[in-house]
Amino acid sequence: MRITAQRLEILKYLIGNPIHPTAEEIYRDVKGEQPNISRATVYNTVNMLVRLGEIRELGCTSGCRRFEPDLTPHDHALCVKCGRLFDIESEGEKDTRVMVMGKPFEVKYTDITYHGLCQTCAGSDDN
Amino acid sequence: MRITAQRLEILKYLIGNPIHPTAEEIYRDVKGEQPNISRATVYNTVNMLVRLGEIRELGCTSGCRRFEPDLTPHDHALCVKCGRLFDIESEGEKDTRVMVMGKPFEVKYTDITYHGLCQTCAGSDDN
DNA sequence: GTATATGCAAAGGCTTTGCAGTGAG
DNA sequence: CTCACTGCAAAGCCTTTGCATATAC
Repeated sequence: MRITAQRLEILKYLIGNPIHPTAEEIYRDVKGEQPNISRATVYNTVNMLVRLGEIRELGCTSGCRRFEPDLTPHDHALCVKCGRLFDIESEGEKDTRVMVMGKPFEVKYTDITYHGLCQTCAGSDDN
Repeated sequence: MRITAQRLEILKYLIGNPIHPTAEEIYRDVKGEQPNISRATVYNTVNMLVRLGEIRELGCTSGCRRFEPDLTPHDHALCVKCGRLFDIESEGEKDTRVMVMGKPFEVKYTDITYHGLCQTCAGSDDN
């Protein structure tokens, strides 16, 4: 496992990035620093980071993958209109012992996503 | 909006189906009853059902779409090893007022998914 | 009878793969 | 020097679209 300029740029881009970028967004934005970078490298890198547990892949209904570099416990709010995905603080405790068909399920992490309208979209008139 | 044999079969297949089928699974299984059905019809139908609010599309990290016909409040448990997605009963109340960057977010529904290992996979030896 | 739905095939995204060339250790 | 990584292009999924035919109402 080598540290290369491309991998460093992708990591730098992900760390502290609150927008949960898609692979395409990573590609587009990292291209500014690494003009010759290819999509294959982006995909190789994010797949590796997911496998290593350094970032998480988010469930997504928009046909592309979104990545979450912030592994501290927090929830998400997805605006169903504009598609933006916001980080929000967790409230309360999360169950770590849940039952599936009467048998214990070993929870690794809990994903809570609120689907709805953000302030901007709720205020617009074409709902 | 017409009731056609194809749409009826797709609905019959979805209703009471606990496996959260993908579009491809719907296509494959409904083909038994409607051998000439096309993928286009399956996609047209599920997209229409989602638009009408009769079924829900689930966030999914596996590159294909999964559909949820059961709109009663419940949570999910996703086995990260075998990929099966189980329905589980909701426990406790869900927040309906959350804040995004200090502003209220209008929650339509809350998606809680526990990621982890099901009993079967937790018990197998190749973890 | 007419507008809508179907089925087929082609096209369009997103992602992965194969492979030769490159570069880090 | 060697093996892993890169970049390109091609191929692979999944999904959507265009269009002629079929069919529900």
